[in-house]
Amino acid sequence: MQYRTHHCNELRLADAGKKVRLSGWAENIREVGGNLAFVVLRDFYGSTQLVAEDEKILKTFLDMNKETVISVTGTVRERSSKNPKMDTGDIEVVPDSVEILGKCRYNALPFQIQRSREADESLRLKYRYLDLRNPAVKQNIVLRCNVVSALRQAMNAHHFLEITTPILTASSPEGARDYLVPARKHPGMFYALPQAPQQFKQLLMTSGFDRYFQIAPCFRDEDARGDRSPGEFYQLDMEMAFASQEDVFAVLEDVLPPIFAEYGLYNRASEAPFRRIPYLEAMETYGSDKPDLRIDLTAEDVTDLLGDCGFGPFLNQRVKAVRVTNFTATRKQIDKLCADTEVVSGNKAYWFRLDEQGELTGGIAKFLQERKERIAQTLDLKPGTFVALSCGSLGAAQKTAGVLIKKLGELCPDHMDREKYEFCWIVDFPMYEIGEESGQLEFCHNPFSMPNGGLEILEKAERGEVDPLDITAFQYDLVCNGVELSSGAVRNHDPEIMIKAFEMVRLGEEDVKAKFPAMYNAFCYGAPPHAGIAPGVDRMVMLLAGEESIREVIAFPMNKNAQDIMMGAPGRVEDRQLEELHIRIAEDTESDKL
RNA sequence: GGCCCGGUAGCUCAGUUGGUUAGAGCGCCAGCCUGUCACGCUGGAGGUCGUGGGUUCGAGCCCCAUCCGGGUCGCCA
Repeated sequence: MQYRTHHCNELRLADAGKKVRLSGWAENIREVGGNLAFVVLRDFYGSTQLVAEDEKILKTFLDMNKETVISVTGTVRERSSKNPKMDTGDIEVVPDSVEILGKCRYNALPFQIQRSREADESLRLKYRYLDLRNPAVKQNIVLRCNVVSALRQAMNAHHFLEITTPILTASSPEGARDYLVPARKHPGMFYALPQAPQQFKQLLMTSGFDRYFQIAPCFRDEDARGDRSPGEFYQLDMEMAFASQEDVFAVLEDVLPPIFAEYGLYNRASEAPFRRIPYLEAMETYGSDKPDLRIDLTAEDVTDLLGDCGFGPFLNQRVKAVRVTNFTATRKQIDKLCADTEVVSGNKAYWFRLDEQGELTGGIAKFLQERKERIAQTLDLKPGTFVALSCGSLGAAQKTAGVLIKKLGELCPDHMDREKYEFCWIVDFPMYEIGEESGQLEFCHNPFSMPNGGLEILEKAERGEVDPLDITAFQYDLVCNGVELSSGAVRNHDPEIMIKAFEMVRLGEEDVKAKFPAMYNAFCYGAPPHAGIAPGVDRMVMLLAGEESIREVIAFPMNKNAQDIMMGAPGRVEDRQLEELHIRIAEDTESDKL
């Protein structure tokens, strides 16, 4: 049997008179009196109106609940009152038979399908299969498919091979918390789900593959955020042999902008080359290592100008200022700006402004009157300019200024050209830092990035000719509209340099071997220089869809606590399963109380 | 783990200084309605105000504890 001759977004005026069969969900049932009722039939593609005039058909329609799946055969007819809002609004189908294919047994749904986005998120996730019936929700998943498909095509066009890597692999001591999987055949031992295919892709380079990519699932047992799903996420993982930082940049600068412009909310995207901003400059100028370059505001250091002005919090602190010309926000909005900034950054924000009469007013203005001329001149203040201020240690003052810039961008349309995708590369990350807890030199980020200067710079640092804190790595982030899309690096493929890099942080060859045996051994057999990156697929789709929450672009997301309420994961398992895995649950385990 | 916000009808929310019987919109049910399309009109059902304790003559509202959800910091090489 054929369930349908057309889908629900197919019939047009030209089809009038045709005998058709349609199948779908009864989205709405409207009885308008007499022997007349309308049903909106919805499927994946759209919706079509059915009209019941016949008493038997009418009764079938009125007896069924909304969201029941039906199939109708009938005749296409031009509507006497057309609906320009519907693609199929010129026609309707007059059924001569109705078959119920999947009854909806409940007359009251947990939420109304068309308005599911307004419902509480836990409820939406519990009934995600209903939530996804909402075209507005489904649309993001379709977008995701299109974007992934476009990424694949572009990568293939650049001669990258898609190679899948293991999901059950070895635990990695570095980085995030691992998800562990007990090994039945090896009591007491565990697999780990990969945090990223990092080592495998580097091994592929060592194997002689030239260009690799993969839409790779990654697993990290870390807490969620609005833009970070708990547990699992996908990356466009890629790696290139005989490649420099610029080679990697060139690929993504070619691949991403057309896809962003085509599938995004906005049709403008940065052209190659993207701006490159050294990490330290980004922190100093934008107060962030993921600046939103759509905002034309920057932070400047005003410690010399304001540090000793008599305002208590500034004393002996770094002070940063963000100037906003043509500022028109209300006092209430300013208070909210400062309050929001404090919530996000953990530090207070201050302000003053030069009003239209040329007076310093508001906020901390009374501490500044004595040096008014100097301030106005140094900051080149014009009437109507607002100055937001942050203070604290260098890092705190920068970070708070960064939050102010982003909030001020949202507040002042004059200073933010919102409708475009503005990419930049953050480059020259420090290789080492002084650890907050240890007080000693530690890797800042990825221990496998190539230091800028190679073996030579490390040896100089060893001899005390260079401050290790001044060594940068060939490590880079891709940032778009204030969202960190990706980290990547030129890898350290030389065992000698690798050992030297580890020795800087009081580790040695044995530690490298112990932690990353396969990669270290492989590199000892001749490895090509290689570099790569891995943009987050979920985050890209989120940007393209204009969504604030990453859960809106994932078909079946978990909640903030890494639970799938719909499936009941994580859940208990049978004792027999635990026995097979040689696992015993400690008696005082919290979940035992449930 | 810290901090912030929230939890009131199936859903989204309002609920004033602590004061009579806790409201609205949507949804649901019944009746009416011959061109609706977020159909309309009339009526109705529906509540452990997250949970436990306390203050009070009296608690949705105040206090303490606790659970749950979201955001954020930590964390995420």
